[in-house]
Amino acid sequence: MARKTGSHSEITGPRVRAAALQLFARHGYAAVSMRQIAAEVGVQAGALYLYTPDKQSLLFDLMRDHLDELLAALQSELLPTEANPRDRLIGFARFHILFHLARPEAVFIAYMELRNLEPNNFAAIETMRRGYEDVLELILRDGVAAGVFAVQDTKIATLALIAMLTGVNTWFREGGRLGRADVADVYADMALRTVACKNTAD
Amino acid sequence: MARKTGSHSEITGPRVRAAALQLFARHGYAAVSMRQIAAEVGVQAGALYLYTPDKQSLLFDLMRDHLDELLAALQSELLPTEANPRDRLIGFARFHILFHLARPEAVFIAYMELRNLEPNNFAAIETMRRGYEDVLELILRDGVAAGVFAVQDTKIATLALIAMLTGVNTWFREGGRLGRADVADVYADMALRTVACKNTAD
DNA sequence: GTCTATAAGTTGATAGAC
DNA sequence: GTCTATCAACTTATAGAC
Repeated sequence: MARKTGSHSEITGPRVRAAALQLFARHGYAAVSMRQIAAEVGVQAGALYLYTPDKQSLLFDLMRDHLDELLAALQSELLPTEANPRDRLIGFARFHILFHLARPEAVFIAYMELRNLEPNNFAAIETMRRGYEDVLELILRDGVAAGVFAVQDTKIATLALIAMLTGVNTWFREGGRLGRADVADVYADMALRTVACKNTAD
Repeated sequence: MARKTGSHSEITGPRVRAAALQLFARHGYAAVSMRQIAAEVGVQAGALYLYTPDKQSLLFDLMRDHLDELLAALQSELLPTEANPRDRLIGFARFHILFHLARPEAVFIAYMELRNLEPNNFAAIETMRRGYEDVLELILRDGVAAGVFAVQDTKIATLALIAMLTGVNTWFREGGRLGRADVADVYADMALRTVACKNTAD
């Protein structure tokens, strides 16, 4: 309560990013102007440049923060590599669904706006994304080695599973027939079927 | 050979659409200007309006033509409903992969630019997309009824399979380890596993 | 910390010459 | 059928007042 001036530096910064997140997700990076973001925040366009050096950095920071959170959350919730591959895959699938359903705007942007990143920023984001994929691929490799998964190509299966799981965000809406946990279970089951040996007990 | 003037109405129209397809796919609808399209075609910006009433129609026509082709090709290549659901699903998956790999730009646009369609245009495209999904869902329903598929929710499984299959376009590049037909087979196998009963013979 | 004013350039679309 | 010229509105980003 020390300050009573018109300054709001600690609050306006996050609001700028929140407004950009919403607007980029809804209309696309290229279609959103800095003036629209400013209007959403309730300031004039020029004031935005106190919080971001430019529009590109706003996009990059949203993507990088999203992937930072994704990788950190994955590390904290993943089963240890000693666990059996089926349980690790089920855990990964549930985690992926619940994490992605919780932040649809950031997921949408991280997907759709890759082509609007400058080359250096694109490379940084791709490296992080690749790290996420590698975690799933290791689960599949371990499962194949243990004889519980039957996969022709672990790289393709990794990308196929991630595409399948991420697809949930295109249709899920709160208040539907199934809750988030139900949907996570349905997808985890499908993911397991996609790669598991048919003669493995359920 | 009747005309030797500078007019090229029969050739310029298709070239405008081809240029828009390439540029929209690469940079996004909102990020591409009519002047860029004109430059790609080799005419001035004003000349484009002989071939499209506006930029929005250019986008909508690309999407509608793509989905028209998709639905027509599906009808002509699909197995009859009398065939067994496993073969029908394998056929659908192979068709989807090969059709989508053959026209990555149109697929990308039909996906990523939905939010840039005006409401009426969006509704028209969604209806067509829904028609495509319904074909797959019928296969799954028939398979469940016949006892060869085990699916908790045919609508979710339909969307999950389509997301998985379409994901091939994010990574496939010509000249890699596997050819298109190989990739189609790998995905068809994964699609079948995703929904097939475990106790069904291979 | 935010505003107003402004720079310098781009946008979609149209009118009229050729 | 295509061009040039043009319009009004918009863009990102900055400078300087308060």
